[in-house]
Amino acid sequence: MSAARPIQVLGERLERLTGAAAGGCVPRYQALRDEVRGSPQFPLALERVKALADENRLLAVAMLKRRGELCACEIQAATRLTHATVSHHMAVLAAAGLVTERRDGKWIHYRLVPGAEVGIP
Amino acid sequence: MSAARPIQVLGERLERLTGAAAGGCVPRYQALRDEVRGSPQFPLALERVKALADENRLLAVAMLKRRGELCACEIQAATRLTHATVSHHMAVLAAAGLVTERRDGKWIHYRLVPGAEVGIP
DNA sequence: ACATCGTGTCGACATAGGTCTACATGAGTA
DNA sequence: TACTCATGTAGACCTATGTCGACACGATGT
Repeated sequence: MSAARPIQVLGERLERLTGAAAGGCVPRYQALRDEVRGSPQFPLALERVKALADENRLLAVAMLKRRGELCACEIQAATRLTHATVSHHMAVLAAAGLVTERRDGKWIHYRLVPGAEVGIP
Repeated sequence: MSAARPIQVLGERLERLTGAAAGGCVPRYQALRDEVRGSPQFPLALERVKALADENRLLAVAMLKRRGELCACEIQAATRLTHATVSHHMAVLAAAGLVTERRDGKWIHYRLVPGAEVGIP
């Protein structure tokens, strides 16, 4: 949840603070930052942990890890949320590549993407 | 970030909705929920992913994974945040058991906890 | 002793996002 | 067709939290 970040004000402050004029560490660590953030895994990993960083979503994937497959109404029964909220949560998990949907008549069954179990309690 | 959840209203609605009177799935999936949430790993995993679910914190641990050890001012230079915000972020990571602190004179060096690299880009 | 530097803490603010209600949609059924 | 059920969508509300400025404190240096 990165809020307003007035970078323009911080530039010269950081240069003075960390001594860019004295051969400082600002360009060095900006390069390290760009190396990390420029890697293709970074935004994917960030979206993954953001998707998991909610109690009910982590609960859903943990239940999927145990049961293999659950429909939306079953997840709703377990989480005690409204169907609107469950639908929102599962869309977040699907967008992060953590779960897949399978339509079966009126029901939509969710399943953990293979390999997504790592770090799931 | 679980906001207000009026469980009291949801009880009878869910019973009607999922058919607890018809032998329904509510008690079944409440038991599954309690099995998951009752496990000691669940709150730990939740705190871990919550701690990682911020762009700047994930950036910090990803840099620690590459460099092994960084002081607070280096993380500040890389993230371009104020020292107050960096201090807050590192406290969150330390509370989640992801990093350790080591004081060296004026500097505080942070290091990834062994085994915490999994899932870090 | 005094100044400086790195860091932690506190209080305030703004925003992201979790949640709800209300309505819409699509699939099965009579 | 009409009705029911499971799910998606839109909009609004409220809380959690990321962020900053200001201040405090310990360590180092002059």
